[in-house]
Amino acid sequence: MRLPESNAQSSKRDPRSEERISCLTLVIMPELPEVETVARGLDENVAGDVIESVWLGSKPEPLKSSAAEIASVLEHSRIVRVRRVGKHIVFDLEKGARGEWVVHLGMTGQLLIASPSLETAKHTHAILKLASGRELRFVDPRRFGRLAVVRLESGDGAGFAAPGNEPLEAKIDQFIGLFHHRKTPIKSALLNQKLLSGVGNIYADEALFRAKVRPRRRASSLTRGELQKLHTGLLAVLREAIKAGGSSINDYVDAEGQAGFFQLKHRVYGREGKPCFVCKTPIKRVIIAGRSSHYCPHCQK
DNA sequence: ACTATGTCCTGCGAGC
DNA sequence: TGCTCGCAGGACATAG
Repeated sequence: MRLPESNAQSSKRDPRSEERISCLTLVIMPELPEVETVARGLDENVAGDVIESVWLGSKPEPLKSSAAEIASVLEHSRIVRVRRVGKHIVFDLEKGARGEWVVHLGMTGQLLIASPSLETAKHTHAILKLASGRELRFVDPRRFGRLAVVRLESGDGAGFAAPGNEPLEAKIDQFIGLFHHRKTPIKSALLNQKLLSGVGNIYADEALFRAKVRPRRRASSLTRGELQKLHTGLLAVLREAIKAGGSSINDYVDAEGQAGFFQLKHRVYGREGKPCFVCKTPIKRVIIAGRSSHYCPHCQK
C-alpha cells in the first residue's frame, strides 16, 4: 500500500485545511473503520451545507441510480448528516422531502472536499457544488465504487439499510447464530456482507489471527469458545482501527506524519513470509474464495 | 438455501 | 530501459 503521488500535493501544513479529508481518503482501503472515519470527517465538514448543483461524468458511470435521479435528489438539498452504514457512506438530505445519497467507495473511491480551483483529478466521476463555495468530488480510478440515491417519501421511510448486521452492534449470541451452522470457510463467512456488513479482507484476517483460528476452517467447525474469541477479536481490531483513524482526523499534520491508520500495525495481513509477532513463525498466505488470506500456521489452529 | 467461482477496473511493481 | 503480465479486492452474477 503506497501513497499515491497526488497525496503529496494535497497535503497542506494547516491542519484545519479542508484538504485534510482528501489526505485521509487517499491512503486507505475502505473497510468499516476507514469508511467510519471518512463519514465522520465529512459529517464534521459538510453537514449543514447545501448542494447547489451536480455534475456526473459522462462515461459509463458507476451509478446505481440513474444520473437524472441522482441529480434530482441531490440538487438544492441540505446535507443534514453524514454517517456510515456497513461500508456505505450515507448523506441524510433535506429538501422539503427527505432523501439519502449513498456512496460506496469500492476499492479506490475517494470523496474529496476541494476548492473549485483545485485541478480535477483523473477518474473524477461526480462533482457537487456546495453553497459554501467548496466542492465535494467523487474520484474512483478502479470504478468499483457506487453512487445511489434513496427517496424517502414520508417522514418515516425506511431509508438505506445494510444487507446484514452491524458488526459493532452484533451481540455474541447473534454473532454465533450467524456462523455456527455454515459450511463455508470462516474467512468467506466473515466477508459475506449479508451476515456482517462492513468486514473486509484485512480485518477478517486480523480478527482470525486474534481468535487463533485458521481462515480455511469451516465456520461450523468453530467451537463456541472460538466464536466468542472471534467476536472479541473482531470488535477489538475494528475499534482500534477506528480510534487510530479518528485520531488522525484530530491530529493530522502532514503527509510525512502518516498518522491515523499507519499507527495500526497489521499482524498478519500483507506480512507473508515475515515472522509472526508472537512466535516468529513465517506468516503464510493462501487464496480463499479468490481472496488472499494471511495467517500464522503455528498460532492459528 | 447455500456455496463456489468468475467478472469488473486500473495502477503498480516484479521480472525479464 | 522498457515492456508484459499478474495482482489487488467488494459486490454482484451465474453456476452448481
